[in-house]
Amino acid sequence: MPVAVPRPRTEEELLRRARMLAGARLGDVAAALQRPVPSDLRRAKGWVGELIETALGASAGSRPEPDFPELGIEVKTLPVDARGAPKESTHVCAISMREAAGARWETSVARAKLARVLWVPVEAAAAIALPMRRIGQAIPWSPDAREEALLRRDWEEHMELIALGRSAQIRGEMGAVLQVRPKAASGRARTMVDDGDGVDVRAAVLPLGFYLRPQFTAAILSQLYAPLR
DNA sequence: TTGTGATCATCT
DNA sequence: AGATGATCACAA
Repeated sequence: MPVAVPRPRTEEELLRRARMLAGARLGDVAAALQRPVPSDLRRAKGWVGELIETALGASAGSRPEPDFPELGIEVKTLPVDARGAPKESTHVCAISMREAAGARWETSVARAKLARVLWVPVEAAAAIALPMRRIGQAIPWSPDAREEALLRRDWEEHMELIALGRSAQIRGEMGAVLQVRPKAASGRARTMVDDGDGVDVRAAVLPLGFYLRPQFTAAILSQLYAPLR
């Protein structure tokens, strides 16, 4: 693996690289890319994701669009436990409070990112030292009609509340597969939002983000074990 | 400040 | 144990 991986030109090229990563240890990938391995993830929470993206040829960036815009593909690492089940929810995107009123699912950032995802499972059991954790077989995925309907409904219900200025009433319990939780530097963080009553009044609210529930991503992973159907 | 990458730390 | 709410680092 070169220290700097060029951007893949096609999905096939991206998949080839992902398949070559399967079975590799994080420490080996980090060494090949000449990046240090942190002692733990407490102060490097995004390290695994950034490492995998770099190894696949994605540029850093923090724009609200898929990792490979020209391919329309988003890369998501998925921390899995000893059973192979996702340990955490999957962050999808931040929610733009001020644009909630006119937002539509069809043109949303969430849909753009979830239209095509390359899931990369990574061992995350606490018993395995970070450099020894292995990368799993990547799974290219697009939501089927049922999944998209679920995502869309959750998205629309949440965005309606936000557009009405009721974002503070949103709980993590809401949403069948797509939930909304805080996405901020701290609980004191605030962002501006139109209050939605037609008056130009603004209110400061906690920044929120969309997250996929672990049960939803677990179902996607299970497709790996049912490839013959 | 907002968005990216997420995992941490409690609570039920 | 599983999930929710809180938090960490970095780039533009």
